[in-house]
Amino acid sequence: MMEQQASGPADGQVESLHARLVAGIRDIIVRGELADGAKVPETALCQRFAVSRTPLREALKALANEGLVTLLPNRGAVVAPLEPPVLAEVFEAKEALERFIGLAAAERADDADLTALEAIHADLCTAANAQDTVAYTDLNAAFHNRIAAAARNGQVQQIYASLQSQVCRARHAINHNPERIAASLAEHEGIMAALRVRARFDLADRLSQHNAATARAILGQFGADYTNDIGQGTTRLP
Amino acid sequence: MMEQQASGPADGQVESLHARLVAGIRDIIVRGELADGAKVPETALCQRFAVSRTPLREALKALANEGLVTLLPNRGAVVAPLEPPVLAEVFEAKEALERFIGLAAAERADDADLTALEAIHADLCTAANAQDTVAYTDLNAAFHNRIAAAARNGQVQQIYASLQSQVCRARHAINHNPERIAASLAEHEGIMAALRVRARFDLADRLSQHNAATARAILGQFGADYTNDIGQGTTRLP
DNA sequence: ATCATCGATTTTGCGTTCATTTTGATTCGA
DNA sequence: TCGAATCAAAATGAACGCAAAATCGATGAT
Repeated sequence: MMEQQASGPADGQVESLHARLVAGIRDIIVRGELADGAKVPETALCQRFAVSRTPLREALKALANEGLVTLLPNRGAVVAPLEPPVLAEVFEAKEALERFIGLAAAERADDADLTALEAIHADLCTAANAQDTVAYTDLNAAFHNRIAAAARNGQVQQIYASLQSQVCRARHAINHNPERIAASLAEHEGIMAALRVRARFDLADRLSQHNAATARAILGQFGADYTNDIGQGTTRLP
Repeated sequence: MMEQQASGPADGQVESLHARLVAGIRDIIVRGELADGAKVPETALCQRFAVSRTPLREALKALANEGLVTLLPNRGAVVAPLEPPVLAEVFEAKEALERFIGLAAAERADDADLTALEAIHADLCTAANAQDTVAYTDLNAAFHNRIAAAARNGQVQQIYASLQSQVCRARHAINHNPERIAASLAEHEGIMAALRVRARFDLADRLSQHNAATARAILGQFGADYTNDIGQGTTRLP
């Protein structure tokens, strides 16, 4: 299992019950164990995590703020339905950030980032060859979250991870197209190449286009399409 | 008092206690009633809102996820310290979104958006002339949040509002420079002009530059500076 | 046969209580 | 006098319990 969000307490102290619950429930939802739109079963989760309803409900409020669950007054919490229009919004928002992340990461990434990314990228290829779609999805998220971390902006990193978890959720719910996976890996190669030589505009463009391609592939599986009429095109200094 | 965040339940139903608490406490923090870094007094807030600790604590967890408060294990919640480095990150993140918002709002804004914005802009000028800095700050947030809403992307709108509330918090804590206010109003004029004729690239650039200018002004008050070395420059289609 | 109505059961929201930890004052020793 | 140790008081985190609301099933009417 992997750390979906890198927003835990900075120090490596024992994570609080609250943090454990938030991470645990998030994982359940992102992995698709709780169906889209399903009611979140408080009692069952209480037993599963061996806690009372109070901390569990507190965790649900936090996840609601994160967009993973929706609170219905007097009707509890449901797994936020991930409808194509919303997913399209997620991709649009992510695209706006990808551009910044590319520009910033190219400038700010250090050797540790590069090394970690090379490792994740290698694992990603392995998972793709093994057709391990679950590992592929998680590693893919880790890859992009690591690039986001390299942009050295905690706000962006947190927002990006939150959006990424929605994409992750969609990925876990669809059938993966081998051709798209191959193309995606190729795009990752290009991203790594741009990052290695710190070509910031190139990296920004590649991340942005990769996001758009991913959006088209995933939304296509949902029978929708991603026509980003906002297309920011390429970015250059004047 | 104004609606800081437009994330409430879509229907105009009676807002739940939870929503009321989240909005109320957010307001208290944004307005600076609770000092930066101060411990959040649970008992006092319980009396103030006439609720028990359970729903209040749930609200605090949600606000923690929003970045307004920090949860210290076994030590309760404190108002998240708004240090210049973090504020700089907020402005950077906001700049990434401003660009998208400008491109999208120019395409998607409808007459209602335009009308509302003209009204807010007029009120803003009035507040500026009256040197009512509190109204000015709130109206300024409303102005930018409305533009964000015109981008027709709920995800972006919510994220933007969250970042904006941090800026709002900083604004309430500083002395306003009359010259900067005048310059800011002039920039707003330019933004409105670009929006009226739906000049998307122009609008994106103006919003981005306005954000940077605001960042410099506010961070300057904190004795820091905003050197956005990531500068995205102007954006054009290839 | 379908739909509305009523009542039992479940679920939700929130107040209350309890154990644990932290905080602050006080005492004791160097 | 200063600092460490000690203990009372407060606050935090989590469990529990209760009232209100919603859900589900059965019954009856059309």
